[in-house]
Amino acid sequence: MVNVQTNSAISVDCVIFGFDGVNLKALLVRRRASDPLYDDNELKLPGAMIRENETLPEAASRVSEGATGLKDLYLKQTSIFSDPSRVDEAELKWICRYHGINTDRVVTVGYYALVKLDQGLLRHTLRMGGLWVNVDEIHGLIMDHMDILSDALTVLQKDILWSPIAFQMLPKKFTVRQLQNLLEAVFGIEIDNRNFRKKLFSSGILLETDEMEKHVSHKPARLYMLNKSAFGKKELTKKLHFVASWL
Amino acid sequence: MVNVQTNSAISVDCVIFGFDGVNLKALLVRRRASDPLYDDNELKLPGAMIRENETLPEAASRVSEGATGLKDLYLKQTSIFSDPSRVDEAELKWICRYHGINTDRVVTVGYYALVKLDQGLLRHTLRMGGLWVNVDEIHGLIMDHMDILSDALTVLQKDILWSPIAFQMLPKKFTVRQLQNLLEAVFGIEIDNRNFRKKLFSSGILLETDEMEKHVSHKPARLYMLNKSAFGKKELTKKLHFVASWL
DNA sequence: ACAAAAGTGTTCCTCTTACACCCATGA
DNA sequence: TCATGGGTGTAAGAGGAACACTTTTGT
Repeated sequence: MVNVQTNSAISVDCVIFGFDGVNLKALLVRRRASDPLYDDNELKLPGAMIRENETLPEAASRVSEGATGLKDLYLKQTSIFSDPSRVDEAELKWICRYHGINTDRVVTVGYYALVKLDQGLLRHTLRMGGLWVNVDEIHGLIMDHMDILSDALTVLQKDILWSPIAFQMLPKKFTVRQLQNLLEAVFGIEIDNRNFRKKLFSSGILLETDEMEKHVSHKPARLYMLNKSAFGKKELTKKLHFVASWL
Repeated sequence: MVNVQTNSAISVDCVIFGFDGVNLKALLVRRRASDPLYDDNELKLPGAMIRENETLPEAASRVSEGATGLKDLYLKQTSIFSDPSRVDEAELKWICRYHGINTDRVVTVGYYALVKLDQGLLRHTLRMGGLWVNVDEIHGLIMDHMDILSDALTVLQKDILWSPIAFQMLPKKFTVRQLQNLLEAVFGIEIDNRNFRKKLFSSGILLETDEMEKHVSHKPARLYMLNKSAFGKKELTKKLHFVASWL
């Protein structure tokens, strides 16, 4: 009988994506040292150990709610990071001491959450010591948190093509340009504004409001809302007929 | 300090997909009872507990190699199944006894593997007591293995659109019809043969061989091979310009 | 000869792409 | 009045969709 690993701790780490109208950002927190060995300035993703009788989605909700103060965030599991050496001995000691636990191994599960980056949220995260950093400017996170982050971005890019989750990062009423900027930021591409509008309006997923932007020093843009009812699977099947982007 | 769960066991379960030229199949194994309480006929996905100092991909390789006798399979992680009640008390006892371990909780990680279903493999899996079952006819697996299976199929459908992994399930030399049947089986759709050929050939991903099918009682089809060099990211970026299928 | 699947072209039409100017507002 | 981003249309071309008959082999 070989040695089966049973004394594992499982954690979740959340990549919380937000959009400020121009850039895609992620929420980072400082490692709370409580330990002279560690630099209080090191940045990490918000995370936690799972508790007894808690599912992973529950743990991820707890973490993202703790970091943002918001309930019912859109949350999606990405990958598991299980390399036995992802946590070195010193880190393991710190984790055990910090959590008051004793374990041989820590496996972590990545999640991403999508939030609307409004003033209230900014204030909350600031109070909590969180930092919203442009995704393409993040570097030097602890352990394998950079891997977890880039994995989350890759998964987000794929997901966003298949469901209207992009709107989770926009205010309830938004301009066409905001949506365009968001997609450009997520994919790192440029989109032709005229063609984008044409496609967008003909798809019927936007509901026009009679409100306009205020206090902008240029022609104010109209605000739109998401038309949730404009989704159907018939279209998906049609799309699938042209099966496979590698063809 | 809350109770942090540390005494977890982590397992992997592999959905091994194969294609027989017509149907998409998955490899199932019988639960090895060694226990009068359990019916030896219950079917499950091949799986195992992770060992000390083993990563999850390593464990998944070990499981899929054990089940198929093949090395270097294409393997992809899908989701984690972490519901504390996914394993009921009786199951937990069985697992502990069967593996000679003691644990409070078993969390499992889903993987899928893609294989070429040839005669050698069929013989091997038959000897091992494995069963290749059409994916749409599978039901009644133990625990949450049905969930793991359908999750794997969903992930496969998305993945297959973004990379040429479909060819992992075809022989080195294959007919156009085989590829078409495979895609039809994976997505559950019908594809127009003439248009499919046009698109396929113009994409340049097939290399023509001078071999033909043998011993078929109709006009023999030409065999083709995959042209690995026909992939580039320039095309992907172009596709992304029409961002989002929900538009 | 017959059954069974392979292989092949054309037309219609939709959707993508590329592109430049006037408009409304705050400063 | 100026700077800034909002908002609009068209033409050319590519690509998708629909569709029926002949060919080759084994039995």
